[in-house]
Formats: sequence, C-alpha cells, structure tokens
Amino acid sequence: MNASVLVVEDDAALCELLTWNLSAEGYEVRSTGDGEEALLMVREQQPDAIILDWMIEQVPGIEVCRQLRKDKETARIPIVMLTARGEEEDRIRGLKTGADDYVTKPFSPRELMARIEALLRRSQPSLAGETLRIGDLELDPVSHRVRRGEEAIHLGPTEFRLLRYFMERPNRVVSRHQILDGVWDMDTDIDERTVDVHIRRLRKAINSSGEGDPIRTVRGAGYSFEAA
Amino acid sequence: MNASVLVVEDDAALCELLTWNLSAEGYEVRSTGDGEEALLMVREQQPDAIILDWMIEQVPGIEVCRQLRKDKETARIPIVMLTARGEEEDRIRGLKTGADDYVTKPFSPRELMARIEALLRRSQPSLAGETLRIGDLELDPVSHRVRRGEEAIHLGPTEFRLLRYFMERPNRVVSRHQILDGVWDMDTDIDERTVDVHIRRLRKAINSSGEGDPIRTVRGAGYSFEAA
DNA sequence: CCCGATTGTCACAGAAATGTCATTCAACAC
DNA sequence: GTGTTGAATGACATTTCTGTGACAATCGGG
Repeated sequence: MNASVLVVEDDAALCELLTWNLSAEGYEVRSTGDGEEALLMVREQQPDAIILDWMIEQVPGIEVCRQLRKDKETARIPIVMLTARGEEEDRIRGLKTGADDYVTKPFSPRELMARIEALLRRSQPSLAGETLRIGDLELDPVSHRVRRGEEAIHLGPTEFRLLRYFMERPNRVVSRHQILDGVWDMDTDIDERTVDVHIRRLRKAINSSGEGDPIRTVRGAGYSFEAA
Repeated sequence: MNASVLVVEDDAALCELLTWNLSAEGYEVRSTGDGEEALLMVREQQPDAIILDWMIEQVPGIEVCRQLRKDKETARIPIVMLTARGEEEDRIRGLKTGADDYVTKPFSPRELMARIEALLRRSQPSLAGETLRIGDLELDPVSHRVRRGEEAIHLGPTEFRLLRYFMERPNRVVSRHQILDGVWDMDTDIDERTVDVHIRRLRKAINSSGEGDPIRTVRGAGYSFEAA
C-alpha cells in the first residue's frame, strides 16, 4: 500500500510540480488550492501526510494547521508547511502551531521529497518498509511476517492490518470507530462490535504462548497497544 | 520528567550556546564533541533526542547517524543534523540516512528549539506537554492513564472524565450543575446528588495510598480541585 | 467444484460501571 | 447546645459494556 499525500497549494504551477514529483516517488497524491476544501478532504481521505502552503485562499495555512491539530481524527497527520516568507518568526509560529517541518520557497523538490520521506518514516514506519518492534513482538510489513520472541505467528489479513495499526500507535487509546477507519476500507458500514471479535482473534494469536497481553481494553473508549 | 537531549558538537562556543538554550527550555542536556563518545553516550543514556553536527572529530556525523539507526536500541531516537554545508546533496543524504531534520548553520537557536519540540511532540507525546500534571497527579488523555506518584490508578470512564474536568480547571470552584454539563452529556437529567457519589468514588481512587485529598468541598457551592 | 481459511454477525454470560436512596456525619446559624 | 441544611457514605438494583463461542456467508487456491 502506498502512502497518500495531500497537497494544499494555490499556485497551479507549483502544485503540479509537487504532484508530479510525489507521484514519481510512488505516492498517491490529491491536491487542492482552497483551505476550506482542504479541511474537508483531510477528514474524508485521511491522507498520510500533508504539504500545506502558508498563503492560500479562504483560510490561511496556519489556521488550517491549527484546525487539523484540534481534531482528534486528524491531529497526528504529519504536516509540512511551505512558504515564501522566510522570516524566523513565521517559521517558529508554524512549528509551534503543530507543523512538523517548515520549508521555505524556493526549495529543492528533492529535498522536500526527502523531508516527506523522513516524516513518514517516523509517523508510519511500516509504509517505509521498516520492521515494527515493540517488546518481543516483531512485524515485518514487507514479508508480512509476525513473530513473538522466537516463535512465528500466523495471522489472517485483517488481524495483520489490525496489529500493524496498533504497533504504529503504541500507547494510544483508539476507538472502535478509529480502528474501523484505519484497518478496514474507509467508510465501511461494519458493526463496531466486530472489532471486538477481531481483537479477540488477534489476542488469541499473539498470546498463545502464554505471554502477557499487550492489548489493553479501555472501557468506554476503545483499545490500546501497550509498549513495555 | 523532562526530556533529555544529547548535543554532539565540537565547536565549544556553539555547543555551549545550544546547551544553554536547551536548558532554558527545560531539557536535560548532555554534550560531547567526539563521535565515538557520542555513540557510547547514546547507548548508555538513551536520550530522547540528539542534535548532531555533521563535522565532528573521530567519526563523521553521518556515520554516527548510520550507526545509531542500525542498532535496535537507538534506531528510533530523533536526530537533528546540524551543518555548515548548505549543499542540497548533503541535506538529502542526511535525511536519507535517517536524520529527522536537517538545519543549516548559521541557524536561529529559537527555530532549532522549535524543531526539537516538534520532533519530540511526534516521538514522545507524553513528554510534549499533552499530559496534565498537578502536584503528584498525572493524567494522560491519550493513553487514558492516571498515576499518582509512582502508582497507577484505575478509574471508570465517568471518573476519568471527571478528573480531567477538574485538572483542566484547577483552583476553581465549580457547581454540581456545571459538572453535570461538562462531564455528562449536555442536558442530562441526572440528579445533582449523583455528582457527590462520583466525587466520592474519585476521591477513594486517587487517595487510596493515603495522600492528601486534592478535591475541596465548598459547602453550598460545589467542589474545587486544589493545585498544591 | 470442493475445501479450508477468513470474516461478519449474533446471542449470551460475566464483569464493570452507574444512578438512586436511606442513613450517617459535619458545618453553620441562632 | 440545638436544630437545620448540605455533604459523605454504604448498599443495591440496574444498565451498559466487553469477552466468547458458534455459525453462516464469502473468498481463494487447488
């Protein structure tokens, strides 16, 4: 699965340049030049990263950033701010507002690509092909293998995605709704209770050898995967 | 607990500047000018972030970076590369090697601080101020955990919301009506006396270890959560 | 086409959390 | 000191939520 990036940029030429470069790197790209629309698109599509121009129509980029950070559903999506204004004050404000990186125009497309990659590497290691390790659990997204200690573990496709979802968000309580969004196709109409069943199957699989259960049930809120 | 940062920089003046700035932000700072030593210190101290100069003695910074990334124990520590060389090629190489950010000298200390903060925000949310702390009480809304001192405390959903409500408004007397509005669904038709019961349950939970009670009853008015 | 693996739903059991009430206790006014 | 009022407490019935096993539908590979 490729990572998806949303480009929010109202300079058509620049927007196309970015889109082209990102596509070439294998990302799935969407774009818009409008702040309002950007907010809608993010909520709808849950991109894996966002490139956000400071000066766009309707809503200033920094305001978009603030809004995204305020909403739990979008708070963790990496954001790169893009701007013509090189002033230190702005850069700091952008970063303090929740942006993860801040690039000044003119910029090198290749460097921007590298920064996006670095950001994704951190926020979703599995997209970068890195093995996820938490405690004695190991998940290799490339070979689709899971091990606990020395023992290989077999998981069905859904349980695999579920475990990967958890291991990318250790120690965070996620609601059943969030899990459905992240592990199943977006806007699926599956019953939230079904998540329970898959949690149970996943637990059974990874705890078979009698180890402690890393999945914590948080009553009334959801589940969380506990890092040692 | 404050986040710790390791500064690897062989220019003594610059090193001190960084150390001073980081300390002022509340970080716990260690430093060295030597690549070999840096590797040892990282393994030993497991800092929460590293600022790494490209050109240092013994081992080039990029090599240090590579080594750190190779070792499971240190692979996930955020690294900011620091360099006098502004060439795009170098920046890209640094980022591809596993650095999370890349700052070119001369740089603004405040911007660097902001970048460090952004990195920590992503890698260790609990260190980035998401956690509510009052006295020896700690409530993390993200992991849904509550601790008093060293001891973990279990709360039911309502008590959890109630405690968070209080901790967000320390030293303020709130009426039972306000509490019902803020902690229960709006326009609930629950008896105001019920608040008493939950207060009692919350008190029991957080004071079990014999500490002082942070919740003050204000006769005829409501309750208030007292910051030490 | 057949078979095993996987998946979504359901019903039920058990556990945890919640709201209410009667009673006891503490603070305050006189 | 006494009476009044508001708050704390313990018990309890009820509701809500989660865990679990079973089952039918679906999928995919031989």
